[in-house]
Amino acid sequence: MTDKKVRVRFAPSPTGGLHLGGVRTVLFNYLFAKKHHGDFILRIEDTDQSRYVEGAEEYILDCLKWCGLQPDESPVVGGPYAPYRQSERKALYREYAERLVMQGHAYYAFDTAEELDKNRKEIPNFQYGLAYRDSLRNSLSLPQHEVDALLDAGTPHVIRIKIPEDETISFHDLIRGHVSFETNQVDDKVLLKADGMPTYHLAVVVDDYLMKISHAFRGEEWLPSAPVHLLLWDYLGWKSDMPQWAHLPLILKPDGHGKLSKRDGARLGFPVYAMTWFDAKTGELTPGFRELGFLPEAFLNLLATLGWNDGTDQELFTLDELIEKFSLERVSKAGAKFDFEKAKWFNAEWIKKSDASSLQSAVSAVLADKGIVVTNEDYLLTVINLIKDRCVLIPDFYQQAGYFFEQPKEYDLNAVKPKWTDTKTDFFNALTALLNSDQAALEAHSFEEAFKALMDEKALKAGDVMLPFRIMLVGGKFGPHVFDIASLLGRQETISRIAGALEAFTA
RNA sequence: GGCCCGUUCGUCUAGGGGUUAGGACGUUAGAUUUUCAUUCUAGAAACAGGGGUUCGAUUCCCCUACGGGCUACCA
Repeated sequence: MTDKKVRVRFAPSPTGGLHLGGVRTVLFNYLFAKKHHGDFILRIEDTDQSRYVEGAEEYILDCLKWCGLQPDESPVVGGPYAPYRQSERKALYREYAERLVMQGHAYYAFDTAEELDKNRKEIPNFQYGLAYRDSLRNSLSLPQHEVDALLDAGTPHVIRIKIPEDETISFHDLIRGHVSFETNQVDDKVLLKADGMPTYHLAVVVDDYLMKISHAFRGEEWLPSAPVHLLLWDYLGWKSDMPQWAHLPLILKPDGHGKLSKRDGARLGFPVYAMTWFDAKTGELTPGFRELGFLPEAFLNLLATLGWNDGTDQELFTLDELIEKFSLERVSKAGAKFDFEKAKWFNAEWIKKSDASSLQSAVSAVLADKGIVVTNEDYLLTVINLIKDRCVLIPDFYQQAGYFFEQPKEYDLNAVKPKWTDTKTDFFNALTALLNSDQAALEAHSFEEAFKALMDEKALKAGDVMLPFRIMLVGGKFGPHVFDIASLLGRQETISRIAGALEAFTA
């Protein structure tokens, strides 16, 4: 079994946006698959039609595409084990459920949802299982002829697994090690719903078997239902083909406690979904990492280090490095609180280490969004190189790069006006004259020298004119070296900005 | 409540029977940058508690506490 081909799957239900915890599960699946030259499969778990959300499946596909984690088999690319949508596999599951009934490992149950709700309310610790199944309406408690009659009459019913008595179910989790459960504590989970759809419990086992899944990774919230799945693998006679399990630690709220939810993002001001999600029903728009200006490389990187490390001090990894270094043994057991500050740091690092050319299209888009159309791509690249060290999120490029393309819309007058003097006006007039006369004046070095010489001549200090000059060109107290900006802007533009600003400063 | 899982700086984590308990984010101070950011240097900051085992536990075991998950005809 160890030489079995590695096949892993990510099996989301299409109910809304893709949570960052989901993306991390995808990532770990993907890394493991690629590291072992295996297959990564996307399977859509849409067995609950009441929760089905239009567009969610497509959205999930788009998220994976954005992240660069493309499945080898999926509903859209197909594959040898199609279909990959459980709703399209519906007919399959009943057969296995009936087989379990036949073998005595499952049974029909006719109780209504209302009856069960009543029991849960009235009986402390009510569980549909060992203690109560005999007093409920099912094929175990009812006489055979009555069951047949009910079935013949088409009475709505579910099929439940019959959890055995007094057994200990244990298994080896790749992350947690030995885990065990007492069957007396496990309830008789529904396997097949009244509408004929399987529940997750049945579907995950049947499909993992049929799709030859070798390793099953999922969030820790699934741990309590693991014994049901183990039993199913056994009862269905597939035990020797059962995948190895790994229950991933959860991603927790940064402040309080509990699983991170999209509500936390709204409350604390950061995204939780990979990409912005629009819920057509509620009209609610939930922001995503992509739209906020995260690079997919940074997003993946920060997700990878949430619960995993390579044992060294390295924190920045490319996807290829992650594939090479990833190992389940180095995944931590404890949940991790999400830290948005660190997330931003990852993005800043990735922007810094990215080539200007790889940032180009994203930056163009941000500028275009603000009405700036870039016509000279080389100029853009130069600008990006000059400023990328001071950008944390992609939209920061607007503030940092905008003034290279258009005159400042407003000036930080508070920084200059109170200390403005006529001598300064003289200085900038003289500077303008100099620029008009000397063609070579804007070669960064010589211009800087000329600027300083002029400064001395007017008995001004750098502190008197450097900042005003910056604000003339940039509008505010930020940006790279002023002389670099001036030389990039060019002589004509610099002259024009000095003139424009001088008016505002002396008004 | 029951069951399951977990617990090293504020956060993500490394480590592991004898260490000055390491790194990163954040934070503080300083240097550089006559802008802002980057960069650099330095600092503060952690083994949940109690019992064992041991010459010696933060590390191994047990208990407690705390945290989290599950407890649906949802995944």
